[in-house]
Amino acid sequence: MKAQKVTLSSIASELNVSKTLVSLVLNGKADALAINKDTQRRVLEKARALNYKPNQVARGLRMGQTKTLGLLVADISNPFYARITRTIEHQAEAEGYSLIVCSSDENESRERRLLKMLLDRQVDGIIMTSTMRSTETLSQIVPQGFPLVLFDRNLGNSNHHFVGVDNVKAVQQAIGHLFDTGHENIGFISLTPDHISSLQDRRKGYEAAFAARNKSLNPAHLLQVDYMQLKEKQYELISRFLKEHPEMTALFTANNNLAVACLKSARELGISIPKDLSLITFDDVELFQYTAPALSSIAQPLDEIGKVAVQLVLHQLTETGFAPRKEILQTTFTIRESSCCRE
Amino acid sequence: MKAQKVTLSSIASELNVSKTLVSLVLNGKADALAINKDTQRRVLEKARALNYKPNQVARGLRMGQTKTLGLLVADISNPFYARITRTIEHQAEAEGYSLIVCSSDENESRERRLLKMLLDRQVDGIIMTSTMRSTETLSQIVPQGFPLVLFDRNLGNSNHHFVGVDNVKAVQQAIGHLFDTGHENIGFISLTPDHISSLQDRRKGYEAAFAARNKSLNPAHLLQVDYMQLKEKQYELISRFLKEHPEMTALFTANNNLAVACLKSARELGISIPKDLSLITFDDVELFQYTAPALSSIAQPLDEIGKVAVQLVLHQLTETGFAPRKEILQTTFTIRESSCCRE
DNA sequence: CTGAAAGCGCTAACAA
DNA sequence: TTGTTAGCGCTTTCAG
Repeated sequence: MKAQKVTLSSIASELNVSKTLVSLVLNGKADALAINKDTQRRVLEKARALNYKPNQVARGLRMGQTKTLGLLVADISNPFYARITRTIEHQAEAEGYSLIVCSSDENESRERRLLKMLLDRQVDGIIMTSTMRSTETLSQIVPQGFPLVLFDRNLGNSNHHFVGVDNVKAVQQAIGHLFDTGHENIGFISLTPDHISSLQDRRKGYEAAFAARNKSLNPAHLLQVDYMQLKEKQYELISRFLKEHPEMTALFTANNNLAVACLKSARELGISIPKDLSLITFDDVELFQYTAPALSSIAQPLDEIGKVAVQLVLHQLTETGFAPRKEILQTTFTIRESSCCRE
Repeated sequence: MKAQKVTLSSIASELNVSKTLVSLVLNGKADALAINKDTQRRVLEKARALNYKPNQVARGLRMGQTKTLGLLVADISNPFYARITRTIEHQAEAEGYSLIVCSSDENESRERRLLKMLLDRQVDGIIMTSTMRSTETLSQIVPQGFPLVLFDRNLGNSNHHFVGVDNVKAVQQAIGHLFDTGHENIGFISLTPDHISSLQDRRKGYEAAFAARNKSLNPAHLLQVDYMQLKEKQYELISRFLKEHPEMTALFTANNNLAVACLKSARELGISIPKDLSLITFDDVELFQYTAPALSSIAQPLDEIGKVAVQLVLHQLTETGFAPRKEILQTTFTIRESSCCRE
């Protein structure tokens, strides 16, 4: 089946030298040890001739590091995560690391299982968006001191490294903009599980915007749909919400998927955006520039998040006991066609 | 740093039994060997008490299989691949496999490097979209008989397993539709590298549609932009193309990114779609339903492609010398607002 | 300058 | 019913 395995020993025996020597040469430690140039050449040549490929599993076992990182996101098919994954993958690859990617589906028990799997596979570090309630649950699974970086959402009083954005501020600004343009009845659609910090913070931003203007918020204008519900069901809930609240003149959605669902609902209900309803969403997706109407949105710095995340894990690999850092990056608020002044 | 390692030996020595015994019990082979129920319980309890986690790297080395698959795509951030990745990941996970994901960026030397990396890491199988010219190049890297599945695009007279769609037929049908609705000057935008089979086939479909109606095709209506060019550059080329060919009344784009670029160009040039120009694209993306205008498109069965791909690799793992299979799945052509009758 | 030997953590013959 | 032993392929002291 697989071609003859060529190992260090094959090379060594063909050359009548020891595995040690071969290993040393192949790992570039030969010069430091002043090994015969000629011997070196012979080893190198033979290795090439036999098309030797070091077995990274064996190496990983021996060295206690696999040069692999785990990336655990809510859903790899969500453009937000897909885009970040790309950056992370490239950064990691540049540093000699591979990525094992998995999606939790916002399901805590699935997340637990995947996390354990990553650990069992001896990944050197993990970058993740956790759907857990508390840092304790996480700590039960991930050993103290294990290189870990959370992104997008943090855990309550977490002592882990984190990279994300200031959700409260970003949303508050956007809602503020809606107030400034004459809106009062501003709705908010978010997702459950609702203990997810980024989602909570977005809601807080919504509330804060009301508080800042001494406006009182109508709880009926707040809708939460479940992440795991079927798209149709989500869409149905949103449609009902829109139908039942014609007094809303503006709406904020907490992520890209919800914005798409709203677009769909509004279209089918004959609600015109932004004429009848202004819409602003968290997350930007390239196509939001081209939807009808183009969507006003809050964009996160995806590349930067990815880069910082990798940087933070790798840093932990070398520097031990490096104090947990929280990197809060800037969002960009872009006004497009979907939001405008109340007439 | 990391908590005390607990290994098979730790358990064995604490219990004064052998590693073998522990291994057997923990792997559920105890009953088959009629091992004392009580001993089993003791082992299981101790393992749980010490929070034992089998080291999958060691296991992988010993067993000669890592329970890991490699997934190599052109660009994980492209919704087409992101969506398929999700399915593949879920299928793989259900079968006990993890996924190492990487993007080739349509760069052959990068692809080679990543492929070697995957092999060095001893993945049990690989699912990939290859950007290579020939099956020979691939065979130089991937050992004969190694479990491999190509998807999306095939290689010339490849003897590998493959899953994809009938690109020629799908495009021919779409272009045929344009003819049927009165269009004659139909443009086609594709990407380089142009040896990629799916892209070639899409072009063939375009040509075949002309041939089928005895129409002659204007070579000036064919544009290729380079995959690796910056988005701005691509966009600039497309804009020039649109400007220079006002006689075109319809356009077909070979993938989702190109469609978005066209949308942008047309918008900025004041070309109205579909009034001035009908647009149909290969690949469907959820948001294409909501763009202005909603895009007519050819959708591939993403879930099915992913499922079949996993099935085909795993099959090779068990069944040896299982004849290369080509699975050709059905596309779905959806007419939306972006294409209509020539006035 | 080079080699022998140990061992990473696990599984699987083969013994007992 | 359980233990001994060998070894997956590699790196790394420690000797020579």
